[in-house]
Amino acid sequence: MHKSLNEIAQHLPANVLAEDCPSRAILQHVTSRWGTLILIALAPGTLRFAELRRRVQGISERMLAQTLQVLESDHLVIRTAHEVVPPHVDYALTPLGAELAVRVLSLAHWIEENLPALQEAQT
Amino acid sequence: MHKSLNEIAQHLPANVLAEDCPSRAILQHVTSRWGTLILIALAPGTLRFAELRRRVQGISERMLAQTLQVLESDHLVIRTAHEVVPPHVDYALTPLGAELAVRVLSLAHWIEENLPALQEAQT
DNA sequence: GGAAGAACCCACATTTCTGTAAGTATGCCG
DNA sequence: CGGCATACTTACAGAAATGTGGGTTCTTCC
Repeated sequence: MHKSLNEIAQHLPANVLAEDCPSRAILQHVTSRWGTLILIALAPGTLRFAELRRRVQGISERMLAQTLQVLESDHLVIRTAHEVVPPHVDYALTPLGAELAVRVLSLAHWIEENLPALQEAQT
Repeated sequence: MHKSLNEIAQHLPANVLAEDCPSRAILQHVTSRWGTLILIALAPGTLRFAELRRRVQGISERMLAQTLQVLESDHLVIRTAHEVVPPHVDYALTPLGAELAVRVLSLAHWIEENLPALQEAQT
């Protein structure tokens, strides 16, 4: 019996340089303007919505809520709502998210440390 | 004598979570839709414009040229134009860019390898 | 009684990003 | 002479991302 295209695709290595590889979409989420910063802010531990908003300076409520939903759907962040009034919602990295965050932090820290070299005299 | 705000800022550690820290702008460049992919494509070595365009599937000439200029201004990529006709231009990572690319690749590879877990049954 | 607080959602306006199509220069090839 | 090739640039247009302001719910504090 022949294998379906899907079955074959399953075993092909993912490649972000390929236009239609699903990995590219996730890379996009992670490297989105606010996605990266949210991952970084959550790295040290669980935070509530308002606190997260304060850490990720400059983000609007709308973007925070929206980006969190995307990260949640990628299984990188977990949302825990406590049914009380006023609302109390916690956001944390999943184990998967934590692994990713390590890479993101490494990237961000490198930039922070090499900032002087990066912004040297632009002609 | 008192220190100017600038002098003080110079010694403050860079922080991407701070709204006006220049490191955030660079992070933005690197994590931009095409910036990341270009860095990845250049990691194995020097490429010409057209070849780069073929590797980064889906990018338009416009975006490739534009993004390359940004990365060049951040000292992450070097452009070498050979004055011949037809034009011949090479793009390569700078030593700085190569260091960054390591981090970017680590991020991308992790996503590629964990793709199955990331896209598991979305409710 | 009125205000404040939490974590949102929604409509609307605007800014920013991205793509498409066309144009530029110049020498070689047929 | 006409066309091709390379690496762009520019104008224009449509799509996508982002911000703003207002509303919601229920309870505690003054």
